[in-house]
Amino acid sequence: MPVACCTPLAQETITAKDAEAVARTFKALGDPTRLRILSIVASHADQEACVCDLQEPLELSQPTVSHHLKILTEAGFLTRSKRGTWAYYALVPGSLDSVAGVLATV
Amino acid sequence: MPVACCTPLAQETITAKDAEAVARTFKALGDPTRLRILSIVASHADQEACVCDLQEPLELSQPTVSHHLKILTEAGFLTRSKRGTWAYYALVPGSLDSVAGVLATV
DNA sequence: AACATCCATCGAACAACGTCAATATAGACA
DNA sequence: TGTCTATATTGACGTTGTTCGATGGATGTT
Repeated sequence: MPVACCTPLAQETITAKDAEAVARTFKALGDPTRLRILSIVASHADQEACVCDLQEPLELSQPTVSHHLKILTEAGFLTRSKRGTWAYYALVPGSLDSVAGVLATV
Repeated sequence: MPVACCTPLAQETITAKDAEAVARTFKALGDPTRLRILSIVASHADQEACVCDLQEPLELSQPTVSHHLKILTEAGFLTRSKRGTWAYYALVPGSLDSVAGVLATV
């Protein structure tokens, strides 16, 4: 029989449902292209960039860039505002900082 | 012809190589099972748990649990120490907090 | 030595993801 | 209306990731 294993829990653990939600946030940040997109947007003077600003430095096709922008927007890191034919994506203020707070729930 | 697009950059952006490294860290956190593992380990009194502590609450096969533990260990969030036939995984102190610092590089 | 337990690794099935070409949509302008 | 530009969506393909059963290695027990 076992000598000692399975020590008891001292705190509550995250629920499976909450883990899913948090994982979605980190999954959005778990791709190098998307991190570069956030970096490029953040590096612009007004923290805003259009798709054409991104396509060249990333060296990716336009549909691929749009795909990543959609994921980052749905994850709450970017907002989209269309002006004329251009779509401008801007950083959501504090969204990156709040990731640190999310980790506290784990 | 375009009226105004492609605004200039005000800061340096992350390099493709750095983005790859940071993405690996977030990818490790981008799975609900791995977040739950970190939560369970952190909830133990000594922030340490063996594989048998995890298998039951996660309701996953033992090889799958070992697989996730390996990913979290390689990402620097857990350490492995074997005592007897048991393998104990412990949180690396500060590793979760340092994630916030990594975001500052973006 | 023989056996049992705990864990890691291997191999395969299936799902999820990143990427692109092709197409569709929306707005600006003539 | 028609055309051109910028962006989004669709469909397909190859890659990667998650999961499991089967197997193997290491340790403790009899």
